[in-house]
Amino acid sequence: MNAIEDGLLSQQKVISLETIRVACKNCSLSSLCLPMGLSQEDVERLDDIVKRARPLHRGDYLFREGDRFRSLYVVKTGSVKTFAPSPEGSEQVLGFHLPGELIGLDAIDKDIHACSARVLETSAICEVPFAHLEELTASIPSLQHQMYRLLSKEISQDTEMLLLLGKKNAEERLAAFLLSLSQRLHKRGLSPSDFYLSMSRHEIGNYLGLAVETVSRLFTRFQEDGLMQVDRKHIQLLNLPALETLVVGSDQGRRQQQQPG
Amino acid sequence: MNAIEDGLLSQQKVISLETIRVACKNCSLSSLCLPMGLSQEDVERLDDIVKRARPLHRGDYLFREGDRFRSLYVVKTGSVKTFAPSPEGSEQVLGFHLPGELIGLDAIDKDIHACSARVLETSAICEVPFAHLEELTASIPSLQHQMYRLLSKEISQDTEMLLLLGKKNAEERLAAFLLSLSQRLHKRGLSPSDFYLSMSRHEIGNYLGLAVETVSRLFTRFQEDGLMQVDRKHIQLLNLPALETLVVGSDQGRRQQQQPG
DNA sequence: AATAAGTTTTGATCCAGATCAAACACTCGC
DNA sequence: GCGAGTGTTTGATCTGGATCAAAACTTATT
Repeated sequence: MNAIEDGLLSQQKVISLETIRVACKNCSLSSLCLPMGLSQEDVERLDDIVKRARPLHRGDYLFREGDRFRSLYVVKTGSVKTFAPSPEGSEQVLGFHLPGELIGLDAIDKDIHACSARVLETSAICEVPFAHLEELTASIPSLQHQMYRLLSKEISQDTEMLLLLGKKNAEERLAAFLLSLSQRLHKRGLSPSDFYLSMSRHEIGNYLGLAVETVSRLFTRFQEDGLMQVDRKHIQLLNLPALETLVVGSDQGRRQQQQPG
Repeated sequence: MNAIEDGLLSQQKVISLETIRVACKNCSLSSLCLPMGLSQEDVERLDDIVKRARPLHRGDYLFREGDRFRSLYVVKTGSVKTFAPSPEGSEQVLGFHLPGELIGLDAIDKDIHACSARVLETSAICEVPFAHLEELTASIPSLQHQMYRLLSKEISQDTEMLLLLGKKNAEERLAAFLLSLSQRLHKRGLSPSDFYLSMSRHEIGNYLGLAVETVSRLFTRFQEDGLMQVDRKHIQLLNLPALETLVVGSDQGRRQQQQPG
């Protein structure tokens, strides 16, 4: 039994129905999540299949690599990292997931999770059994469309990440990472320039294909350059436009890709 | 008007209906493509919405970055590369697409193509108008499921690529690239160990995050090591198991990712 | 066949960022 | 408060692969 099932079970014992009834329609994240664009009635149908668990804690797993795929998970509060074991023990961090973001989409194809998902801080997670969701999408066109969009967006994001890892240097990668967090937090109604990191420097480095030391040095340098204020996990972005300029990269120095034909 | 529309129009003028009637049900790729798992009747419904164009030629575009998203494209014969402009002229090759592979899935979300797709060699392409496809999937559950699977598979592949760019060295990347081609060709009934590359060394390097020179040197080295025979674009893989061993990477030397909590 | 333009290979050099090493800060349990 | 463990920073060194340079080869054009 994994952590979320455990959570669900315990919840039924100790928390009253009123308390757990946090319906999709009242959720501040609905515009980022599956209910996006659905009618009141359809949101209620969706609501019926969503399971909600009591908070999970740092280190708890939503699922592990190799687990049978059953559900998608949506972060309601907190944050989650997904990571794939590369052979021989080391791992690749694949993403950090903030409230409103869907986890597990990559497992639909093979019906097995190819990566693991762990909670980075105390978090509330919604579980959406995929078989139910799939049935529902067939009868709610706008939900089907939203599913296609969410899957497609995941591909776009991975694509952007490929560009980052394939073409950008350390400085550009870290700036892009900070801006991505900033923008995503902003969409959720939080400050785009003042936030706490829930992941370690090591995890950031792993995600960005950099050594911890490089990440640490860059934080120091960005701070010296007045781009940000760093106090342990507490980040304040002081110059968003400058960070944006960094991300695009000067690029002129790089070799061009010629066109065939 | 883009190349494929041009192709379709001309085709209607110069090619007889018999000739162009290459139905999905007779397509050798159906097991890799959308018809996978569909009943005879459903394949015919799918077939009705698929447009087929006369062959496109090297350098022709399926779509360009910024184009409105209308259709998905499936490679029937030949090969296609997709690439995104990184700012200031240079580009990132995002993928090489072989027969049976779907192109354009990343554009569903924003309704705009964020990358361009160009044909690498004379190729036949099927065009699937997405609005029609989406309608069809709502009434054919197994087609909907197949769409989810295809989208999910794309995510898995991107994920694998992230691992490649984030954790693997040059040698491991090229070995992985060669094996990927080998396996995909094999699935299509072609030789897994004897094939022609339709892309340049430059494009391979760009895709793998390596300089052309590095790719060239590695080809030379792999040949010296008896792993493969290279004659310009003609590749013969002489020792697939050894290549597989290379891909996994010795890995022991690398730093481990510690677990939180 | 000569010319031009791209593509691939080979050699020499350089450097961003990895790795190694060590001190330092924070957290948690006792 | 103390000590152990973990996470972060800083400094010194090393290296894989990029970059620079140029020759060798392919292909297309006239």
